[in-house]
Amino acid sequence: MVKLVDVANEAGVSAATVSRVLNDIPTVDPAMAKRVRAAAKKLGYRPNAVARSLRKRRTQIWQLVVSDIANPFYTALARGVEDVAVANGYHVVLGNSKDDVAREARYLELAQQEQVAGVIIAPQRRNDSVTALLASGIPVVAVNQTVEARIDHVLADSHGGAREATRYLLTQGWERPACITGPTTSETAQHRARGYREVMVEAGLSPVIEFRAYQTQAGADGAAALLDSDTPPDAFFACNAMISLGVLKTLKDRGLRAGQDVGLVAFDDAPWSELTDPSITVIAQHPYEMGIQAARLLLERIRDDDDRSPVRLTLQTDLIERESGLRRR
Amino acid sequence: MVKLVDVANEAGVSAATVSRVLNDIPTVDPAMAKRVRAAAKKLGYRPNAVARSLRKRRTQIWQLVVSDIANPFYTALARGVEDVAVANGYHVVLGNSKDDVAREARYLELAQQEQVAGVIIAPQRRNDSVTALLASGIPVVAVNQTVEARIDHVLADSHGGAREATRYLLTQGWERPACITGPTTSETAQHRARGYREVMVEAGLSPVIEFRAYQTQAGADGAAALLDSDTPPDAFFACNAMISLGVLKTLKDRGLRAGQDVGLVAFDDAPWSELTDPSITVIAQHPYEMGIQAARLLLERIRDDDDRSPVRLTLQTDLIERESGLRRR
DNA sequence: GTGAAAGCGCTAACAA
DNA sequence: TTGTTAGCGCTTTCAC
Repeated sequence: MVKLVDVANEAGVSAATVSRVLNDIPTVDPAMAKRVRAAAKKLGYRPNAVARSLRKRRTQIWQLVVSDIANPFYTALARGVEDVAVANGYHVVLGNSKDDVAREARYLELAQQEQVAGVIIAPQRRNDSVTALLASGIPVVAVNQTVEARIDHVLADSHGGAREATRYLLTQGWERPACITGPTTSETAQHRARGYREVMVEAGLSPVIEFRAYQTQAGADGAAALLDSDTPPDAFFACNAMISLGVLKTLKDRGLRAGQDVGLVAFDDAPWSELTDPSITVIAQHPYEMGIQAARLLLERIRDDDDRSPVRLTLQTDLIERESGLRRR
Repeated sequence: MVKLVDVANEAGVSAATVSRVLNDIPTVDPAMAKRVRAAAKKLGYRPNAVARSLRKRRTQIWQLVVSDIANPFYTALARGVEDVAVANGYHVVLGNSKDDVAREARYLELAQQEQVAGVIIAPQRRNDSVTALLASGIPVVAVNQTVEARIDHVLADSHGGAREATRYLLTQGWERPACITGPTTSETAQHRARGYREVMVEAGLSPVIEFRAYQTQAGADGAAALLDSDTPPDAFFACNAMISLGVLKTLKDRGLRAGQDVGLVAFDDAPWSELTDPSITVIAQHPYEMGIQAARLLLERIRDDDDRSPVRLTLQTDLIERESGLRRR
């Protein structure tokens, strides 16, 4: 393994000078810089990032923690984060907490041990494992869930999106839409349920809400339970992409066709949403964009250690009308 | 920041002893070990992984490089890898090369600079950026693509799966199935095309193959081009999940219904495959399992630096019959 | 503008 | 069984 001092010897300069050249520190003679670069190239020198990190007391790594890597929302988010990270010389460690709070906490502890430059987390729920990180001075950005006042947040307008979805179903003539959402501990689940509830109440209708999990199976179970109830709904508002898959499964099992026998609007514009038959009317969030924004906020925090006051960025959602919400008899 | 030596002072022992305790080295007096742990806990000590890595000349990080994080095959693979990694005290850096060979090479260089403990890569094509890694002594496992004789591989039986898919379409009575696959540079694309071609020739039919990209848009374009040709196919063999989404899109645009007007069998059992209407008949690979296996091979290589000879693991595929391949008129 | 020297926090010889 | 000592490869004062 060729190291910095080898390059120094080859170029006939000191290690300090090589370090300066490689870090683009301007106070170095151009001729010498050239010589050093030539030597580095000749020897095939690769800087040891670990040694550098130890000395600098901070790595070039970001930790991203999400709760479900199978959920296209999070893969899009990850792509946004990674694109900004790579463009700025950072790289991204992806942690999948699998809806497990303990595992999430483990990743945060790890972030601290690995001295990562920053953390972007989409937490399951409000929780304080983030606080320890803050105490250690590692910048954090939270996505989709309020964590604490001192940090930056990137959120989607869950409440507004839910209102729009529910209003749309009612406008289409559905009379008893039900809502299937995530766990009560999740802020987005609560906000989406609230938006739905408000619109129902405003219309003089009784809200029916299933708090389950943001998972396919939970969606399937929730839809089945609702359909088996005394007053089954005639439409569904599925509060994320995984739940909507589950609802589709139950509908299929029972020979019901969305956009005809029942109505369906889902949160999240998944890759398959426009390609299923019927295609799915969705409230599109913009996870890639959210990833970009979260990454930018993190970059700012890392660079300017100035303590600008925390930011709360809320991105709008968009209704994309397709077939599943229509009512054709 | 509390460090190892602080714990040592608190416990009244040397740094070396603390290190031994924390690394579970058995040759240490239990009473002393207990004292050390108590001190560590009291001070809230968090080991500095960077310093440890520098000293040990290897980190606890694995680098996973895939070509498309939006493809559910790779997210399932990642979950398999991550589960094994976490269970063994490693963590996983996920790199998304986005079908860009240069970006792939960047990740490998990074892996070297970061001194990762090992690399699992699903390379775009045969290429030699892996060789540099090997030279630096970092163990590598390749998935889905042969790279070079000296490393371990985990593969799916693309050829067998493709034969089965094609035979199935013919058995259903489709007469002119066409194949849409990935780029010619991709080994899986070639193997799947070959399996298809063989079965067609054996049946006395003319194979029609579109080599495109493993992307939704490519699948849509390929299907459109085929349908616009002089002798349009009456069925499609889509060689991965993304392509099959694209084929569905084109069919939908043209008002064709799979399982009725045209036949469709796809590689990859995606989350939506059984939930679309019609549901999609697929050749299931087992990406989660492949991730597990790749991770196990990597573990072996990391632990036993013994040079066991390279392994080629080929996992079987399974036909899952659903609706899209049926022929009902 | 450049070099010498110290040290980031930890582990691993070696000695006791 | 425990402590002492010497680095891992790099960056960064501090002199010159």
